[in-house]
Amino acid sequence: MEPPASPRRVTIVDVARHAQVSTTAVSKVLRNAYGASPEMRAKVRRAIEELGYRPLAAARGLRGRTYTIGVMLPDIRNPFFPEILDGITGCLEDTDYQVLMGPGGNGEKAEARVTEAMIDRGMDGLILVAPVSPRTHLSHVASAVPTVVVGRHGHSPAYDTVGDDDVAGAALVVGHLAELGHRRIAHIEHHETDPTRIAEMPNAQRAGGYRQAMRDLGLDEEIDVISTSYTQQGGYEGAKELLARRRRPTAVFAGADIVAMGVLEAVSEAGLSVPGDLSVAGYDNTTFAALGQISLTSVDQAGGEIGRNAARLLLERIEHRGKPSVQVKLSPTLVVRRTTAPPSA
Amino acid sequence: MEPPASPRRVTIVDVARHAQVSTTAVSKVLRNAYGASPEMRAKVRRAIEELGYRPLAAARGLRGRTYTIGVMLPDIRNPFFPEILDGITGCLEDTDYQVLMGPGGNGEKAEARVTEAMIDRGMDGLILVAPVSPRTHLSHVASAVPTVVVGRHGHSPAYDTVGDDDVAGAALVVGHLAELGHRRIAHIEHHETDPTRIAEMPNAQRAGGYRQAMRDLGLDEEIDVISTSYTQQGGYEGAKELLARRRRPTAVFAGADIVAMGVLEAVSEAGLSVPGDLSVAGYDNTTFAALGQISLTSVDQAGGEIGRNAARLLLERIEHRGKPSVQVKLSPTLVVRRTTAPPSA
DNA sequence: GTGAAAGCGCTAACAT
DNA sequence: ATGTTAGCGCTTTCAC
Repeated sequence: MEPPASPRRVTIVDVARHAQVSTTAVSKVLRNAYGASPEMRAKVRRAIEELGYRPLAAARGLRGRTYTIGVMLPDIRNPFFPEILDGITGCLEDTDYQVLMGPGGNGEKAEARVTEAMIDRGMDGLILVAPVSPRTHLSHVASAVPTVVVGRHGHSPAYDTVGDDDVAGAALVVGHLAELGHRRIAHIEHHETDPTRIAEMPNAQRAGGYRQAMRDLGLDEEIDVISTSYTQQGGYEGAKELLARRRRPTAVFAGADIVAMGVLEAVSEAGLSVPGDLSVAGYDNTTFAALGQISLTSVDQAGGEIGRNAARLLLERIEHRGKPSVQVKLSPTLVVRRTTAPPSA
Repeated sequence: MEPPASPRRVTIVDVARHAQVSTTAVSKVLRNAYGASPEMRAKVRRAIEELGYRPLAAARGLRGRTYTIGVMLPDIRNPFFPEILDGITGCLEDTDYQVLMGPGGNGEKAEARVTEAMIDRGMDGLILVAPVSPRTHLSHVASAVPTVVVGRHGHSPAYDTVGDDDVAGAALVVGHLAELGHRRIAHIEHHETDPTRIAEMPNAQRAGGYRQAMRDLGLDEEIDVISTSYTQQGGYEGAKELLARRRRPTAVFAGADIVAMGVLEAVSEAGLSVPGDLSVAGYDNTTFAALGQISLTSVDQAGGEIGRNAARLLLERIEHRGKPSVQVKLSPTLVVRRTTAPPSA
């Protein structure tokens, strides 16, 4: 017995024949293009229905568009991305566009592979989430296909950007802690080595925002930044170092929730308690932060809003490739939970 | 000033001309097909290099393959999926295939949309992760394109399956708790309503495995299953109910880590402690479980292995569409952490 | 071993 | 408003 040799796909020609019209007519109806009478539309629609016809995106792409939007995700593990994605798909679900995601997560090389793969597949537009590639590559991509960059500071005339105001987010945390009475507020940052990238990455902005906020509050003397990495391990090591200070901070602003998790671990290992001995705040308001057992004060980026804006801008750019680039900056909010409280001393 | 009207893409014709050969020759080199001398290969390779040529996948797809594998993910939030994905991409990164993911996560309708979109885009093969669609739809998809189904029990001649032995996983948990001295071991399951789906979903298998393991240990009398859902809320409510029993269980096996998180919350709210008053175990060994502050005993599914197997089977099926279907079942392992201990009573 | 030519399914120009 | 025709960039017969 043969495998049921998948019956030939229904094509636009079949539809045209069945509806007794030209393929052009069918194509016009498919694209809602000008030049088809209501009766024609109805006739074609019925034929499509009856035959169960679905256009082949690859073939469409050869002349027109593929109705496909590519989203490059740097690390699917980051609990912040699903919200962005929901925002994007939500904005696109009533259109003919389909979202497909590519795994970017392993540095410049992997990002280049994914972006090229998306371009080679004729995607109509790309949304790059928190890319680490150099600007030149981003511009190169944007010159080949409409592009929106999310979660990275730094403009370009070639692509739109959507992001969160990380400086404002850092200020929210510092302000909250200062209001509680803290003065010795330390910060654990992700150490960025690449000089060209340094100003564009959110981590650098958060660290800068921290310094600025401290100065604005007259706490210049208390500025204390530990450079590790945005990992649990980084938080753990950073906290170890801070707890060993002769003059311990009373609060720690971790640049990311996952860093805060490492801090919590180090604190409990040192036999100290949160927020009794140390207040801890994170960034991103991830699922971790919301867990009852953790209940971490954190900065919430409006992920859904970011995604929706990115999708909207991309659609606009697909329609008008030459339009001037737009930068959207959204305001984060602070979610206060149980890891922050007035200092005990 | 005009937008730099993206310079026409380099095509196979350009390469052929530049190398002074036919397009057929170039095509053969691209596909490592038979019928090209070493000199020809070298010449063509050089031309490709010099012109920076990359074949357009969409155009290739019209006649041959698109070199694209589609992976449908039900819920990007589930911390179990990244490992599967890593396994898949790892297995495919030395091939010409590119992985693109589609968001399935909102029920049958969303799954149908994504799978159709992938078929319409000419994908060469599909990996469906934990689909909720009815079997008929899965078979329909598999008849159109080579398919591997991951994380769902139930066979079909049309597609291969890769999964974890959930019955064995449940037995690991029950065995571990019994060994610690527990007898009153309760289980919180995800309530499945759809009768046709019931036996194929992992949650049902885990519940069944729990019952079986209890019986095997002579604990028939102690079998105690609460039906809620695989959510934090479900765990919270289930635990509330269990804690209100006149004869409280001394241990709870939650069908998923997220459920265990809800249980932990309810326990701490009741003023009780884990594992002092109640041992708690989860399933999936998610990032949550590993957090120092949580340290949840959990069952680890070999995600990477699952992904690698799925990718391997898919490649085989792409080469031999008619081959008999294969079922791979992997063994989970138990990761013991601090939420399980001998009962105090 | 090599290349000319005919499509793949669709859209875009160009008639009518 | 409708249909005819020529491609899009590639792979695949099928000659040589």
